[in-house]
Amino acid sequence: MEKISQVIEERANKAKKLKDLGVNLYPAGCHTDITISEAVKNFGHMDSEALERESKTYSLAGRIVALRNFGKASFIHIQDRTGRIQSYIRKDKVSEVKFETFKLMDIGDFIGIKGTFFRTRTGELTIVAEDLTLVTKSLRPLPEKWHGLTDVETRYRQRYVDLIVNRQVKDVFVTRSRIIQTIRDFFVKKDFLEVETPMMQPIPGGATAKPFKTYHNALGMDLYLRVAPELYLKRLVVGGLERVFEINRNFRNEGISIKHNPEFTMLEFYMAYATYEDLMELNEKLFTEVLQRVCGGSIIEYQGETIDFTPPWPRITLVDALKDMGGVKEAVLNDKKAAADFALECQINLSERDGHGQILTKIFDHLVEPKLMRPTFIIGYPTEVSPLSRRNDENPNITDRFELFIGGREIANAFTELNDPVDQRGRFERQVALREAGDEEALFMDEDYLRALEYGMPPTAGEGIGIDRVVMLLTDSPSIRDVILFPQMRSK
RNA sequence: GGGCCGUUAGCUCAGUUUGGUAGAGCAGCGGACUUUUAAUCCGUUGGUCGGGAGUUCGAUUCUCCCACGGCCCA
Repeated sequence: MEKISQVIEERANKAKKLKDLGVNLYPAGCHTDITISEAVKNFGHMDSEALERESKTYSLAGRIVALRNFGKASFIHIQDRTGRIQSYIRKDKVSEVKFETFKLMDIGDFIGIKGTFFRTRTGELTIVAEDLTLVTKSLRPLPEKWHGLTDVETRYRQRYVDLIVNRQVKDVFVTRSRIIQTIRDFFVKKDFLEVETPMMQPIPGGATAKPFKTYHNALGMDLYLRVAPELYLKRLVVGGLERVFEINRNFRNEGISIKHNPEFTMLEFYMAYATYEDLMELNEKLFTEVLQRVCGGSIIEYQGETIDFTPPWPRITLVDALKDMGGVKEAVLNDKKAAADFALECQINLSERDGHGQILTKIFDHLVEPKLMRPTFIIGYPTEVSPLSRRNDENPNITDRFELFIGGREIANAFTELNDPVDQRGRFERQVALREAGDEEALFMDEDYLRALEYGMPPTAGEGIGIDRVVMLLTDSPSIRDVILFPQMRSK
């Protein structure tokens, strides 16, 4: 139990006084007939005379966020989901009893105001109260008005306070919602079906990542929180749902960083008869539409960098990117030993199990990824690191796969799906061997998925897009925690 | 996991270098004030200085351990 501070105690006293006056601290509901932004929209343009002629009374409600007392009158600002407006409370307008009630209200309380609009001397649209009601009593003080709440730990742990006092925070989450809505509309318009597949999976699959494990008592079995929905969505393509998408959470039991939260939101979609090349084009269209609707253009500022999304976006092979942008020598590309030596020089952590392809992608992540500011497709990923992707027809050592990088970060991963069940079995077997050798991120054998492929999956291209990272880009947020309402924190 | 930094009043921060148990602004409380908007003016309360141990006559300050957070690295 935390100790009661003086300020909180004072609020409890006021609550008691209000109660003694017969005021309900938590009445049910509150009648309103206008939101604050509607009021501003309807009356904000009128001059004093026009407002006087209007003379109709309106009821609105919100949280008191500023309070200036004058003995027998008060100015307050109240805030609802749509905006902020000033209200003028006069003792001679609201009756002695109501004014006494009002005197016991604090910043943070919810209040209902009934009154008419006018303009103050300084020209601010203000509702003068004819009647007022306490709508909810707040028992804790809000952070102060100058600096607000800046302590990041409190902002994440008590997001409700952050949202009350930091306007930009709310804007970020409004933008987040709009981005997701735009994406959803985009796919629905293209005849994709939105689906929900298991979050609890007996065999976690679809990504090389360490899963969370849990246990189902009634079934008496282990279950894993999904690291990706991929294998279930592709089963749906087998079933004839040729265009599907899912926007939902994935869970990965890994470290927390500026770009990793253990649960994060992923869009995955699958499109029968398409190839990864079709998806590159589709990405350009999708982002163009999202940017248009959310930012009103195709250029954004991210952490001081200007990023231009105007298509077409460069398509560069992993090998070329390593050579041209990473300054990697030919020998590293052709020889595993040289690659390993070079990686060590760069202080990259290698595992004994890493093959040449794995080492090259690690070098890429280290040297090239941070440089890819404008949207760029990297293609030609080694088959070794792409256990679910279709092999390239010309070169079976690479796959028909791309990753999309924007702002120096991986944003999406896409490929033409491997629909050959025999090849897929071989890839699973290699993953199982890696797992047995100690790789906790390697895929599990999934016999049911193989059976589904044996029934036949049409040629399909699929992709996953990290929604949180997209939101970070479009809201200029430096940390993933700024775009997740309740980021994971260690319990105190 | 490693390195660096941080944790002081409800909030935002000083103070700690050179040890003598703390200050400001806002908020709160009391008073004045019926067009203010960072309202103003007068007065005033409020702190186990993140937790624990050590050194010391004495620790918010120095040392060590722990917790939580931030940034960087892995």
